[in-house]
Amino acid sequence: MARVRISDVAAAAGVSTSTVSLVLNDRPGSRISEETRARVREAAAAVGYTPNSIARGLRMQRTRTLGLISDVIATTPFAGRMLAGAQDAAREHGHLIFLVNTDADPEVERDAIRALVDQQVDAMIYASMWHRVVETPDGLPERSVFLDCRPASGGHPAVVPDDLAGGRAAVRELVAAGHRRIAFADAEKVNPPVASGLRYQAYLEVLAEAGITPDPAWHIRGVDSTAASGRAATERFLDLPGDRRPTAIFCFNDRMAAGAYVAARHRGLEIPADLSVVGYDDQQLVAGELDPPLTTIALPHYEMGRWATEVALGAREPPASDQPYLMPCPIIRRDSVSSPPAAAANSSRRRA
Amino acid sequence: MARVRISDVAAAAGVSTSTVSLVLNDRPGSRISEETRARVREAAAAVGYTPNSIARGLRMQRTRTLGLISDVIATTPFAGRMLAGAQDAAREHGHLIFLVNTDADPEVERDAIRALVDQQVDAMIYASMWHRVVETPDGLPERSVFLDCRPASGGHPAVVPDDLAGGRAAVRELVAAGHRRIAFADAEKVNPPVASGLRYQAYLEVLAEAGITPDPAWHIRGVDSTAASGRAATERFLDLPGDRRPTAIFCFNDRMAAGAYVAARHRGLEIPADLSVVGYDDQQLVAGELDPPLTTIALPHYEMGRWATEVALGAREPPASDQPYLMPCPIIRRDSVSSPPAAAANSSRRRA
DNA sequence: AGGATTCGATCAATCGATTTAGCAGGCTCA
DNA sequence: TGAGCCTGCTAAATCGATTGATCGAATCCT
Repeated sequence: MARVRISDVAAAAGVSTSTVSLVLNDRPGSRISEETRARVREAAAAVGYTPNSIARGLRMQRTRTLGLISDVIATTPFAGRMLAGAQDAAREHGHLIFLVNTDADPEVERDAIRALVDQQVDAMIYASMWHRVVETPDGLPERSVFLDCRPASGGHPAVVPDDLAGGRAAVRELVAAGHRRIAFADAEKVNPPVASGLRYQAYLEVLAEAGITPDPAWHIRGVDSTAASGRAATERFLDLPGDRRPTAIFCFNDRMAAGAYVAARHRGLEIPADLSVVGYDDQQLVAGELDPPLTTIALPHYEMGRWATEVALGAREPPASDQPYLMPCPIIRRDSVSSPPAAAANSSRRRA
Repeated sequence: MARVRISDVAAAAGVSTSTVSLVLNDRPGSRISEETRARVREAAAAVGYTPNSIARGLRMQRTRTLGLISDVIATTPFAGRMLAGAQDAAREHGHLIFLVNTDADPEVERDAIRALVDQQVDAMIYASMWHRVVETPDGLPERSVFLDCRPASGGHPAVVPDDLAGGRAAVRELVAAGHRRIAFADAEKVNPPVASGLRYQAYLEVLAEAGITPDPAWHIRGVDSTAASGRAATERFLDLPGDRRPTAIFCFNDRMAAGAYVAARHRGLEIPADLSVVGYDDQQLVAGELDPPLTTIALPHYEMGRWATEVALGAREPPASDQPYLMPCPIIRRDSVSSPPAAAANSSRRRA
């Protein structure tokens, strides 16, 4: 039951191991007769030979192996899509992926990087579960790509979601439906504020381009970004006097949108008839199974995973600028947006 | 910038590579003076030496590497916990994990197994995203463990959730709250019916032990196991005449329970006052963010991932019986269960 | 004093592949 | 006919570690 080695093939074909290697790897420029080639290939197939990747890795100094190191990515529902993208790209290029989860523990991270470097991975992908700025960890090899995070000091290719464009799409969807009083249920403040900051910026931009003066009461930060926070923010929005009360809410993410649903329902408000809602993330189990299904902006995790892997493998050129590549976030239209209630539309028009 | 090799350490310490290896690996029985040991260790630290795992793997025939092969696990929200368990166990034992996702494609699976075997993984974990029976794939090495699935023909250790005990706990929770008319919103039929079959069996057992004769109308299978199916089933339950209408529903999973919530709400029913609901899976983003939070049975993914990895690494003995190890599923009590409405309790008592 | 031990460290083989230099034999051509 | 050139294949070095065999010097024992 021992593994078949190249020498077994050589013996079976009556040639040297050199010949077997030359033939099986189809090395151009090697002068082996067609007859011998056939014999070697038959022998290899007969004994069921597959090369030992470890031995080959040692000799070639290339392991066809990738390290994917992440904070808590693998334990979040997004992670799957990111990993799937990375996996698919890796498989297409004949690579295998080492997955390591550090749980954001710096010591675990350090050990993991070292272990992966010792494994001679051809490249490394440093992934985050949410779009943020990270310090480049020590020991990260030259061939590293940042996934869903931007290295504070640059120097490595990186890919992040285009939160600015995505945020614009979300708010424009509401403006296009006729809303004028649009709130933003924002997440907690983090530093530096990447996703949140960009989505807020997008919110302000689109309001400005629609000629709407934002009411400061329309922007509330949660203590976190859970449904509870979304609910709390929405309750405060709905407490606003009639002519300032939003007819639509852009939520930092789908979970907060789920909270907005709860708050609306508790007031007897129908979505979207009485209140339109747009989320962000397209978190399947939240957005898709809400009632009514939530219109949201998808985070392109699969595409980012793929991009990072292809760049890591040298199959795709990163942008020359040293700026992160911005992956588009498509809007997913479901049933949580409609035109504002007539009364609100009137009152808004009155105000304008 | 080239990697530091053992020979660099040897040169720096003025000894042979053998000595370095002996010292750094602390091989018992090797006779190296304490003075030389110190010199070697200093030299190693000074030049920043870490052994090349590939070279060591080739020589030792042990790579401290594990293959984790799964169908669609990495793209489901459970996956994270399973991976986290596997990761943690692997890290504790100094191992790295190759993660491969086959998307249930047999060809991809075959290639993946071969690639992992070629990488000389020390052991393999074959994981499924849901508890089911699988054929043992060709080429799987001796040292393989099945995770969240049972091999049809045995021969390998396996770990699955104890769906029978979990199902009993769920239904007993409802019985203990005083319910007598308890429905089971089941998933679609699959063959062989593992999770669904066991949970249904548990349902029947607990009803029997409570002296309740199950009404056949209380068991409905969905076309799948989504919220839509849960909603459809619940609507049919609620259409039952008053004295046969369930006061509590055990749902195959949390998504179906989310559907039950929607159906109840559309009838103006309060949960849990008018209808108690228990789910299964403890899918965080569903169960935890429903309103009211859902009482459910947790699937022990983390623990199973850990168990499988520890067995794969030989750090834990699998059961001698060749039967899958049954991992307990704890009940997570939240707010979706209360005693039945007074009227229903009366009518039920009348029937009894 | 001289053979046997012990001590401390090294030599060289090994893991399983890839790759370069080179060897033997046949052919060409002046 | 013999130098030069192909053709077809192989020997041996190499990647970077581990490890059983071995070796010189010091020590022990009678």
